[in-house]
Amino acid sequence: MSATVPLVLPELVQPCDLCPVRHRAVCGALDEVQIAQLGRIAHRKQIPAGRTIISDEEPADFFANVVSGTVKLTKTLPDGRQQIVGLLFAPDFLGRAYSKTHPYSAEAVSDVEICTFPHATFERLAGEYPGLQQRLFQHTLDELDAAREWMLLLARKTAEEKVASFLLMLARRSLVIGCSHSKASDVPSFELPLTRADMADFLGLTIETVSRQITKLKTSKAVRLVSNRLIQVPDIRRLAKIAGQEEFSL
Amino acid sequence: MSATVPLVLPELVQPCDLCPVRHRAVCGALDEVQIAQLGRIAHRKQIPAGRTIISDEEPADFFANVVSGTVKLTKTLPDGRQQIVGLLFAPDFLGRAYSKTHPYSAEAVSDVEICTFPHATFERLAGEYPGLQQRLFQHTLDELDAAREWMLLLARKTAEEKVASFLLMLARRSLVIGCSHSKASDVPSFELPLTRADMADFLGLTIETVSRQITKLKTSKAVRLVSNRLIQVPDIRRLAKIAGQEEFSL
DNA sequence: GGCGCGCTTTGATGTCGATCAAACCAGGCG
DNA sequence: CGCCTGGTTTGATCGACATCAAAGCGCGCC
Repeated sequence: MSATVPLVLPELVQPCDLCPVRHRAVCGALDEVQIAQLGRIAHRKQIPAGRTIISDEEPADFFANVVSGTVKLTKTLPDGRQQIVGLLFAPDFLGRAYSKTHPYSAEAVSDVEICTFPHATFERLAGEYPGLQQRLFQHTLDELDAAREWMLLLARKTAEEKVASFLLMLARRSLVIGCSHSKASDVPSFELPLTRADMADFLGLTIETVSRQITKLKTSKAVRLVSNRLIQVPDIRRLAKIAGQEEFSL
Repeated sequence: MSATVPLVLPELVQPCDLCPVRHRAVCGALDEVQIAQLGRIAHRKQIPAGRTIISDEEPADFFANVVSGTVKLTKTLPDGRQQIVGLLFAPDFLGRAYSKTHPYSAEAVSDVEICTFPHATFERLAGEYPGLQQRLFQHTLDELDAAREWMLLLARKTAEEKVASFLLMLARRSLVIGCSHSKASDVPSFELPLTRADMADFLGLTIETVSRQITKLKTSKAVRLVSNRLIQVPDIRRLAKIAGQEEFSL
């Protein structure tokens, strides 16, 4: 990794120009001068899998962009029942504007790299550059749409439809961002970012049910399992149908 | 009502000064000059109960504030299974910024009064007055928090906890906004804004289960039913406990 | 008043997914 | 190599909620 870095002092390394999410993250709203300002207060961090990044109802003094890896947002009932209420991939934004406390906790699902900024400085920048705030706003609107889509899934879909919907979501993602499989003839395939336990937490099911539904999809040839974690989707339309959405687009 | 209105032409009646949600709605971010500008393009509408205000995946050319009544946001699967993904009361905001299409449909649950603005003009104003955009942003963040709270409910709570959570939400609302019952000694009471069918759609249950759980709460004295629609909550802490949230605050 | 319609309640039965339990499998390590 | 551990699969049973069915209730309207 560090082989690409020229001869500079280590602390000054990784200017935003080299950032893999420079233009896709909220930073995309900033020009060269502004990004330099932000870069001065930004701080890259490596988070090992399983580590809690922001804890429930506890003040978090920073915002962050996800640079690589997967983060889960979870809510937990007092008696321990848990639900994943959001998944963050690069270049998603992590943090809650206009509130010191976070209403849910964020945990690294895989090894994760994030780019953090102090809360106050970032909000000042957002105040000065409306484009930045607008970008954040749009990201929040997307999260809201996703959350409501998931409400429909959690409340009304069968276990099979839930699992199929989740795999479909990942297959779509891999088509949009995955360069390696973008050829039309290619079978979209992807790595599962979650364990069965996390999938269950996301879909409102148990581990056992998730496992059973995956084998069911496998035996019905709707998906192929190269390995436990590597999935191929030979016919994405069929998967979409099983997931409960008649029409398939992108 | 119209007795309070001075002698002016009917079309010019109801300037924002007289608006019951003038300061609580997103308009609260605007000063006298700005609100006058907005008032010139605003248009009050009466919507009868049951009418669809904005339809799924169909372009909506306006935003609106809910002035009175209740609006439900619903998502529907191709085969007709339905889920309410949000409830709007006065002074909530209706509409999707930065997108011509609405990802869900909005329907009047009761007779509703809304104050509409053309899409384009409102967005221009939001661009000029960052305060307005920020207010919208905060409203969206609140909706996101509510949606995620509801994801936890839909996925992990029992039928009894779901119904109790819904009644608790309304009881809280009545304490915060309801002037008539704000005395500490008073028993919080409120009118159910939804039919059993809508409650079922909101909680991810069936009508029958909602009904059964309400009678269960009634016989266990957690709530009292003055009528089918009028609810009293003698012990809000107990209701909170049944709803699955150990600690009760507010 | 009495009829009809929409909403709600109550009852009987069925089923999907949870729960309990145990075997399986892959990879890391002594 | 064999053991151990964490994740996964598979099987048997159970229970909460859905489904199907019918009765009850309130209210407007003739």
